[in-house]
Amino acid sequence: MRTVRAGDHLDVVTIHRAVRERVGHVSLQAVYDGLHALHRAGLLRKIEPMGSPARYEARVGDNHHHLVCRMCGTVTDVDCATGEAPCLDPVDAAGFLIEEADVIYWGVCPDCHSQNP
Amino acid sequence: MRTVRAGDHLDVVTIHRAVRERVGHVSLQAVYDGLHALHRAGLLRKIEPMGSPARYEARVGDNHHHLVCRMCGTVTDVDCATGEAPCLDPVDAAGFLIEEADVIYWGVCPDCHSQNP
DNA sequence: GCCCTAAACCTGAATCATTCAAGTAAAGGA
DNA sequence: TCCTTTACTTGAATGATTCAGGTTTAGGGC
Repeated sequence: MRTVRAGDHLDVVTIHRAVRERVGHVSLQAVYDGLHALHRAGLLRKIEPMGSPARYEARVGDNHHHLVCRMCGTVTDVDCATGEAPCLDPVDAAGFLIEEADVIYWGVCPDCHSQNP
Repeated sequence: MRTVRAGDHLDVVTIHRAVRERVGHVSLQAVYDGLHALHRAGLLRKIEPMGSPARYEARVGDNHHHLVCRMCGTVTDVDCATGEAPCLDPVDAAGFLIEEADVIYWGVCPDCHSQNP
């Protein structure tokens, strides 16, 4: 939890490495288990941009969204475009009970853009 | 293309099966290659809800969104909540050049909901 | 008609994140 | 002290996707 909170949309191997530095030795499996538990408990949010491994973040509860860079894969937080309890109301829910919205904006981050104009 | 258009958010194996029925024999690889090409050309849209294989759809250009059922995995189209050229404007783009927004609403579909109330 | 290049397609093996399985050690409660 | 649960371990399996050749098919130029 501390590691995820300190980091920024870390993937599992990175978390594993960081936790190992902190603790000495942990198996990758233990990290997966822990992340699952924390996620199930609602303490961690999991995001999975297509084509890249899953990432975890500690900012949870507010439903904010994510900017993902097509070139370097960086993930950045964005607040919700529509306001307060937002995005949970598509025009026509087709009878679905909607629990959560997952919004990813795809684009190019400032760094990558300045390097490849 | 015809198969994807006829179907409804099909995954690759399903497309493979359907194409094989139509043509006689195709390798899975050929299907992957074809889908990639069509996707690169912008004729097909690829969606990848976390935890499930990729799905393709022919409805492209308008940026509509998707409802995914947590129980059965069904994918349903929804029109964009905010209107015309939508969702492409988060409050603060943090310098990103935004090209596309990917919105997935997670919930329970009418069928599953009526079966497990 | 023939050659040559490019495209489409095949089979088979590799990759990589994630999960499953089963066993061991440690901790807590009765 | 015994028993059950939890945390963690190692090692193997899964499954979607991709890579890596090799082979056929189809046109275009001469």
